[in-house]
Amino acid sequence: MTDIEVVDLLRAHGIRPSAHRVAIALYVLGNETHPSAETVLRNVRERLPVISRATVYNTLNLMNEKGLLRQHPFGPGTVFDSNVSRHHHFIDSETGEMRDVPWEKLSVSGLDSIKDAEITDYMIVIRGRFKKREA
Amino acid sequence: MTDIEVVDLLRAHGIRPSAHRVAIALYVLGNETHPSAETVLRNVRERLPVISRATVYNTLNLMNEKGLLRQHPFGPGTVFDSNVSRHHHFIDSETGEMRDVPWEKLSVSGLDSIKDAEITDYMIVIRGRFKKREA
DNA sequence: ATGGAAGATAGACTAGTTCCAGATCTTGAC
DNA sequence: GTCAAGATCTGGAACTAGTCTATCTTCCAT
Repeated sequence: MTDIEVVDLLRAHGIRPSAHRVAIALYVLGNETHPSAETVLRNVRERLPVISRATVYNTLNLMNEKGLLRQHPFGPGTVFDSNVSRHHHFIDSETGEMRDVPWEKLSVSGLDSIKDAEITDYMIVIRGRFKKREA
Repeated sequence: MTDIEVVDLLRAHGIRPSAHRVAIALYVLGNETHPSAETVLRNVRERLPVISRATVYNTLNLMNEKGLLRQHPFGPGTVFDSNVSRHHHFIDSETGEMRDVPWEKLSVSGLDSIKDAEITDYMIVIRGRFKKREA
């Protein structure tokens, strides 16, 4: 993802694209992993040494509000997910590593039997071990 | 649940049943809610005024390790669940309140399509609002 | 250029959790 | 019962995640 694309994306979501915000968005959106705020801070600082923790939190929360990313309270601490379309999650129980599972791959039945609550969203959280692929 | 039952349960899970541990287990296991460590501490202190935060954390972690309860990193902070049988979760998005959803009520299909990982456990996490019941 | 709004900053602050070193309690062998 | 060894508990320090605040800067319309 280029700087220009990120700037447009931020604007399209009503976020003024300051240099800091662009740097943060570049890192988070161009990233398939599920970084924590701390990880974002560390990585953004490599490009932009002067940026405070508060700015990172502010920006991530803002992007979350505006629908540019999702926040998940898995593992210890919150983690951010640049994939805002619906999907499920697989969490490696040893390493804590998270991977997305495509929405279509799994399906849930019985949700209509829940009568005493209004459902706005749901996801399947799977725990287990990734099979090693490295030779 | 009686003291005796708790003592036996702890022993059955390889946990030496000290007075403090019994008090904590009595509270957590006889409780359908999903208390935080702080809530546990507060409540146990009513019966056992001298107990340190560290002991509560140690004991809860120990019980978690030994399979007497589960730890969920939902919402802000960790929450403990005395229901160790399989079940799903509904989280009220306003209040953060968590309720268990019986395992049989929902079902997931497609799990066998996951080839690159070994599944040890899974659950459905639903977010939404409880409908008010109070008049 | 000027003034106001939005943005960014550092650092203080809070909450949650773990770590640690010493004090205390249990247990089993005698 | 007594004692040593080991398990447990304690308070507080330390660490981590996240929020808040006061201040300074930038941007933009006028």
